Amino acid sequence: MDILFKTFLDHFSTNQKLSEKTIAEICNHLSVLNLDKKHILIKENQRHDFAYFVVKGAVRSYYLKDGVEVNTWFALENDMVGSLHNFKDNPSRETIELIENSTLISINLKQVKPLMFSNIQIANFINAIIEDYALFLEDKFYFTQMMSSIDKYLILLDKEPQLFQRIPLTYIASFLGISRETLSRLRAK
Amino acid sequence: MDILFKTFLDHFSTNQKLSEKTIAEICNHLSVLNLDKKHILIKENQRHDFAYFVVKGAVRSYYLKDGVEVNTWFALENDMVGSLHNFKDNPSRETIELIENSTLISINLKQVKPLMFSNIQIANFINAIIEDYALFLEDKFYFTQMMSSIDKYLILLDKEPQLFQRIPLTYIASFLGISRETLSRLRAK
DNA sequence: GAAATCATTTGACAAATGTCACAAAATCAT
DNA sequence: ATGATTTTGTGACATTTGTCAAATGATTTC
Repeated sequence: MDILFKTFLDHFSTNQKLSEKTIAEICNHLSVLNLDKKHILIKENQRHDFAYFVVKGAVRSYYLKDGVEVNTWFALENDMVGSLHNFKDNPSRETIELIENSTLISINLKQVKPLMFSNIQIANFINAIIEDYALFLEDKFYFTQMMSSIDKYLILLDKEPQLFQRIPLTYIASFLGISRETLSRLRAK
Repeated sequence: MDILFKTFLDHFSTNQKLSEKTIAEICNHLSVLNLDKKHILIKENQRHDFAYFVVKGAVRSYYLKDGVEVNTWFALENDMVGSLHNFKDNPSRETIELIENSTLISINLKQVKPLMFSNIQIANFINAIIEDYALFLEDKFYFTQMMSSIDKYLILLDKEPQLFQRIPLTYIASFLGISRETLSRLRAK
């Protein structure tokens, strides 16, 4: 087994110990990828069979609104990247693009998903990923909906300081739902 | 089995057929409740062992921000109500309150959750609920983050017209993240 | 059914944010 | 290194939205 797979498996199996057999079953459908900045992992409106786990690097997801890119999130080390719509066999709503040269683990959803119905450990493993994603979305919603711009900025700066080192402010402003000029002015304090 | 349980079970088992044994195992932990308007199902910052399925009625969830209620969503017939934080054994972030006299099915999470690790159908049943919730949250996020106030109003009116019949505009404005005066003005067109 | 409470609408004004234009700074590619 | 491109910052002004106050309309309660 590739040593990088272990990080991924451990990250989402905190509730249960996976058997050797389960580990082998999952690893059959994983690969390690090294890809360059600007590579597009998933395209808006397309079906796609893979999800990804970021071993090293930075990724953003965005979609187009009236021709303008609207960023929806950034993934760094140990984050999952993918589209739940893809998981449910629907076209992705977002485009997912590398911001840095990155090392990723790809997960073949088409092959792994059916195993949920035959291997209970895999069912719970996938469950943990989706639960995690749902909690993340809840946070993102509260954060987005319920804060003033300045609070959003300060909280993001506090919780995800690495983003400000590695992600252009234009993208961050777009994620925060404010213009880059407004973000620039908030920072001038 | 109570006939109302069937609606609930069918709603989240579209991917698989549940065995008689599984159905019995789940139903052991369900009850039907009839509760009055203003009844509080779940309190902010408290741990709580139940989730609910709305058979008939209307429910809202909200939390307090600087002493002001901020509404986060409304559930009507066939919606699930609960807190993923409770499912993960953490205190709820929201208060959940009935807006109408309602009929609910309660699900005892403390009893059902462990079954995920022994019954694969239950694992996938719960998975379907959480997937569904995550897709709902994704929608809510796009909707909230990426639209102008007027678009949000128009889309909500289009997608959930029943809300405007049954939920006070004050609550809807708060959910949309705008003041009730602004909502009132948007509607005046 | 009258009184009390709650929900909605409207006006006037202030504050926050967006937009457009351009300049400065940083980064990239050759 | 240097020129080109991308990213960030700042000013002036328009637009949107929030806030406060008051009036009207609807619903609940006794």
